[in-house]
Amino acid sequence: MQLKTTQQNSIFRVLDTLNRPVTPQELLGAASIESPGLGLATVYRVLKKLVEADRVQKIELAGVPPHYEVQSDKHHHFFVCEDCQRILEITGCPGGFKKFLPEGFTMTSHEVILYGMCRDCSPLTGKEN
Amino acid sequence: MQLKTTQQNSIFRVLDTLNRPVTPQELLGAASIESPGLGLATVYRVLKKLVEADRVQKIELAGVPPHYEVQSDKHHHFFVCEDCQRILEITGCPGGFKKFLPEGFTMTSHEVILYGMCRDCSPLTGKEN
DNA sequence: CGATAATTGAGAATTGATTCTCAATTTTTT
DNA sequence: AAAAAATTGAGAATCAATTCTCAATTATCG
Repeated sequence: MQLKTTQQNSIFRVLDTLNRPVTPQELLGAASIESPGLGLATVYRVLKKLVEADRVQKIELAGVPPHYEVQSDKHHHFFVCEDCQRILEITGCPGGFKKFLPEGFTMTSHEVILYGMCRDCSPLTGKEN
Repeated sequence: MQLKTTQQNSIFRVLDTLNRPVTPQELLGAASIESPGLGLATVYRVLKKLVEADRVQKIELAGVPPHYEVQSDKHHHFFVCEDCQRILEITGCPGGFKKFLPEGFTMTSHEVILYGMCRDCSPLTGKEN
């Protein structure tokens, strides 16, 4: 997929700049600065094509609405802040999950999600302290 | 929460007997055998109360609709069959996830989800072979 | 037993995420 | 520049999960 219009470019550029999983609404807000009047439908339209082209990944985790982020080539997992609901990509993985599979099962992939408080929301390290 | 009626008891008993995460629809089907005429609204009503009472856990995993299962006291994770979409509880966990947290972050819990094919759906071990 | 309260089933309504519709605008082609 | 094609924004529509409404049924209490 080639990005042609101003809107399409804004959407991808902002997503790439933010460099973290964001909701379509968040993306609309951020990209609207560059492209005033941008509509949510367009954000969804572009995201859909980017996901189909494997340039963007849709991330669905329990407890938070779907997020989207630019495809990352390295294996990674996620951290979800239970306070601000932000999602952060985590690098590093213990691996060795196959040994937990029952007999006869095959594994094609795995996901690890850490829940807690991010730096900004943690009481002792937050911006307010 | 105390289970009073026939319907409430059927719902909980069936959920307890199945002993795996099931969708409200699946549960309706299974509990309808014991309680003919059972309605989906009742299934949701009872599930909601059971979840509030911590006797049932709502399980939300990417790619599959929400499932419910009787609360298990031991730490566990899940396996999702990409073919039949069934969810299975997995015991065992590598642990040691805190070392992957960025500085200043705190972790309260974690989730591990394995994706693949269950025994029945794996080509070499399935029922059809 | 008769009144009141609780529960139920069916279908309508709601909710949040996403897609569709369509007229207006912009771009591309010629 | 004129015609055809593509894109856009706004709001309606859809979709799946869940909740609500309400009349009917069932249980509880004095």
